Amino acid sequence: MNSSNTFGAYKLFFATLANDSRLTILGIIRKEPKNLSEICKITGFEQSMVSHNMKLLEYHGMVFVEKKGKFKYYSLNKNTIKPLLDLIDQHTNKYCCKILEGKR
Amino acid sequence: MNSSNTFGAYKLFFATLANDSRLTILGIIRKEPKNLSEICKITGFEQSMVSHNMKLLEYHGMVFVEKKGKFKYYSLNKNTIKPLLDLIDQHTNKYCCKILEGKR
DNA sequence: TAAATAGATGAATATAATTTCATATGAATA
DNA sequence: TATTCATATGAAATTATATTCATCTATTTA
Repeated sequence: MNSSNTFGAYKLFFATLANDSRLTILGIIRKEPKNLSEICKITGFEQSMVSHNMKLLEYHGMVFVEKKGKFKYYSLNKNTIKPLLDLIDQHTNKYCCKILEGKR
Repeated sequence: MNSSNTFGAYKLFFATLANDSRLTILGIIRKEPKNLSEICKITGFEQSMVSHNMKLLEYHGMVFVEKKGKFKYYSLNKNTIKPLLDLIDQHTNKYCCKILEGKR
């Protein structure tokens, strides 16, 4: 990860969200916090993969963590991620009709 | 590019912005439209690289194009990209103090 | 219409991100 | 305290993305 240029923060931000697994996970903890094992069970994702990904999401402030004993509960950062997704929904509806109609 | 899942549109959206060259280009056309050669000159980027990237940006509705003779002028989609960058600035300030302080 | 300039394209290469695997650590409880 | 469950970690393998290179087409103008 290159963070040495002007847009480094943006780049890291977007890169963190440009991943299906992480987006799926964000979708799951959108309603209520879940711990790592729960996320694995729900998604079918492998444990260490989820762990790696949660670290990234946490590092970039997209999720918050609360440790309860041996469990770690993750919750969505609703302050920015929620409005962000809304904004993109808008954009997608207006400008990206082509997107998702098929492969490029 | 996998667009077959629920988050496909998000994924593509973020992936398009998760690139230093493209972010640099967006920064340049933020103020006023520029054609491809101008973008190359200003950035020092190679012509075909810029061409490939502009195609992506256009395809995802992040820039608009106007053809004038043999030139193609690109302008920023200020409807969504501008507020989006603002939102992320906010997020970055609040939650991502760690980001950009060094390598991970 | 030939030369020059702007941009496009596809395949090859280079680079980077993601996932998996094996294993480690830490907390809880039988 | 031995075992079990939750999570972490690093390196290897995989997969995805970006960039370059050579070449092509389109438009303008001498």
